[in-house]
Amino acid sequence: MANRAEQKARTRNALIDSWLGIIGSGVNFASISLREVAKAAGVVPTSFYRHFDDMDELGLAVVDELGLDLRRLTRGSFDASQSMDANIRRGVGVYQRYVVDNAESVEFVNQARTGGTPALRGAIDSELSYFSTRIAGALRALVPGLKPSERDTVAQLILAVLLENTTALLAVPTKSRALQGEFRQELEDKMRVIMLGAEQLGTVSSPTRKPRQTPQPSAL
Amino acid sequence: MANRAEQKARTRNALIDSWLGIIGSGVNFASISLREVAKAAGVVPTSFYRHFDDMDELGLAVVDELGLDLRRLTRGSFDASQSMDANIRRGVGVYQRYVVDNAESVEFVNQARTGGTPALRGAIDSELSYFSTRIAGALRALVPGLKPSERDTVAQLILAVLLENTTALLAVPTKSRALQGEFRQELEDKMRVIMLGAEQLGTVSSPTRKPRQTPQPSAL
DNA sequence: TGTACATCAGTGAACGCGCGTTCACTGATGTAC
DNA sequence: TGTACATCAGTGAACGCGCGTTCACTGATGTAC
Repeated sequence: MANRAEQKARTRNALIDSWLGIIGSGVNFASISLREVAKAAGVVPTSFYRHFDDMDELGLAVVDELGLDLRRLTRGSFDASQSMDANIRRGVGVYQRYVVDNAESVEFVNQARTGGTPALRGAIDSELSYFSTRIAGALRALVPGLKPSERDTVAQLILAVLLENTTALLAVPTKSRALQGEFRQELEDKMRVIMLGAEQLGTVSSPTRKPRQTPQPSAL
Repeated sequence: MANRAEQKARTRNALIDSWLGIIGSGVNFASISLREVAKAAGVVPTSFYRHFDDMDELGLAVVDELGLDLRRLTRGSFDASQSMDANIRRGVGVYQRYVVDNAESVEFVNQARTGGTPALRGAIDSELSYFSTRIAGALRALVPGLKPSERDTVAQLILAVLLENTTALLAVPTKSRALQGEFRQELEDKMRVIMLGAEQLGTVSSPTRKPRQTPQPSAL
């Protein structure tokens, strides 16, 4: 009945899901043991090796999955024909929904970004670089005045704020519409400050240079 | 000769330093064992308990030390009589020097912020809240037009960008003036975007409301 | 369709190891008189 | 200053435990003919 490859894939998923479940219960991903994961997956410890060389490989598999999601999500999350504010709301909404719906995987990546092995951190960095590039691409249409290097700066800034707020978001009760809404509001406000700065920067450095008319004696 | 309290403090410091040394060698703080730390400190495992109940308490001690540094550093890191750009350069400089000079402690806090026990994360959050409040306070003089809630938003934004760039800074070779300079430049640029946004926001929401004269059809 | 053989996901016993924690101890430092 | 006692930082043996990894195995699934 059960196709061999299918059964193998099922066990593999059980290992990954068990691992994520333990992470979701509040344990640091680095202190979870292979035996613990195997046991939770209803499989003997030795079986683990039929699927992964070690725990690091399991982590890398999860990063790969998230990478695929990222590519899917960034397609069509920006729309230059709409207002900046609409784009901010849309982007923040997509991000927030994804984090809430994939809390365990995101929790893992959030930990591994600072505490993972070099291989893990490298894999995560590479996905995030891709993401940053996508944001910079969206900025070309959204804030036409920006130079390429400025787009990179702003893209990294946006990414930094998203990532930095992930820990806080993971702590917001999923069920509380009020608290989730409050988080969303605050994050949108932060993005608005950044985009105000980006637009200002774009106006200043644009080829069709317009004088800044609001009194700002300082930056740049 | 050796005063008993002094000797005890010396051992305590040896434990902390050994622990930080292991962290500095690239090991995740959560996977370092009590026995490992005791051994590196040249002391028997049982001795550890004369100083800390468990490893978590050791971590909390380090957080406390960093908290003191933070209070010292934030005194006089802003100067409303100077230009915004001067303040940015000063703030980024202080931050960068501190991270480079205290790489091991900062590495720990950077990991513990996402991967620590609830007690550890709580202690760190509390220090960072203090820091955020200090930044918001500095903004009162620096960008007078901002409403209190806007100052909070901008302060959190600044803090997020500092924290988010810490992992990257920890990976920049300490010795390379060129790479350190490049990092500083990029971080300053990010801060400038935020402050441009903040000043713009302050202009818009100020009681002496001036019309925005640069064409920005969107945000807020 | 039936048979004989190959594959390989999962098993279960066994290993040596480092772990956190307990306990009663030692002996130098500190204190009271 | 000298003596007798208290304190307590550090010791060393011992414990039971869960760890990652090895190995030869089993038996269901897959394949060749």
